[in-house]
Amino acid sequence: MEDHLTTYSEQLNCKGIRPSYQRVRILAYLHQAQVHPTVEDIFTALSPEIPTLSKATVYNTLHTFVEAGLVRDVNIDIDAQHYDIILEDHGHFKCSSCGKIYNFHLDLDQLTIDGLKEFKIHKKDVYFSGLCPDCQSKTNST
Amino acid sequence: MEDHLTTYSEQLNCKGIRPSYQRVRILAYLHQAQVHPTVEDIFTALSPEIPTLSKATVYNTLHTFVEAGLVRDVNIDIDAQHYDIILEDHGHFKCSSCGKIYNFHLDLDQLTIDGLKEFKIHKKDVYFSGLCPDCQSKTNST
DNA sequence: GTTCCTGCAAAAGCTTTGCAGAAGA
DNA sequence: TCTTCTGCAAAGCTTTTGCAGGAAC
Repeated sequence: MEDHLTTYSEQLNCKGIRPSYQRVRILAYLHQAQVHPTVEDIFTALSPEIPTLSKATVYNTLHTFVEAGLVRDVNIDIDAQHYDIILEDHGHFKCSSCGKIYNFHLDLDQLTIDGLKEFKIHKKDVYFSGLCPDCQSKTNST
Repeated sequence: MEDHLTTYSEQLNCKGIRPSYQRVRILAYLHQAQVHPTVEDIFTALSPEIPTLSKATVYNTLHTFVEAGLVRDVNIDIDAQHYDIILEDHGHFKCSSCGKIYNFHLDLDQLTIDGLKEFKIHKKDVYFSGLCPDCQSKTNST
């Protein structure tokens, strides 16, 4: 565990980000959780172990990470911003029933749009929504 | 003009929505503007002509329209929800410099994802961002 | 006349900001 | 030591909610 934290610390150094305890722990959480946590999720998860942790710090840290390209922001949910540690090309599916966000494989390079030749594209987001398999079976059985 | 309003009124009736003056005017604005207005935009545009208009009514109306399938909500902007009267398949590009939102042609049916066979997909959103041609030339000339 | 809608104000929720104290280099 | 970060509280924004009066049918 401590080894991992050291690795995260180095990862932050490489990006020119001061590896404070809070930042290392937040980065570690993002890697472990492998979900798409919100600021609230991260705060709730780490708060018991880091009692002095402030929500403002979580906001600051995530902004820093996004700017450094360490994480990706996921705007699929209008209620709150989600964050994703997986940087490879993929799309996001949000179940409108349970709210869970799934990844799906998607080659974004295949998404070349003729009408955007004059545009400089920095970010491509593909968001689907509907019902996940779990929620479909729940609905059918009622 | 009055003719158009009558048409919008009928359009609302078809969907089982009571064609109140406010609703008709908001629907008319969405058709005319052909941009991707926010609640604020709509309120600011109509407020001078409808002095008693309330922002809550604009919110209510847009929710009703989205539910009825008359407009599409565009979540590309984290600051505020945008609304789109164009229902045909297309993607959205947001310029991170000027904030303008552009439509681009995109056949969403071509976006079939193997990994989502078990999922029931209701909505597909494709959001790109970067620099629009106008903002690129501004940046280059400096 | 009954139902549904509007408008106002207040409240709720996410996010940002300002500043003093603390931690990192 | 000097810079940068953290934590707290307050403020800012968008959006939602409750309720009385008004419009639509």
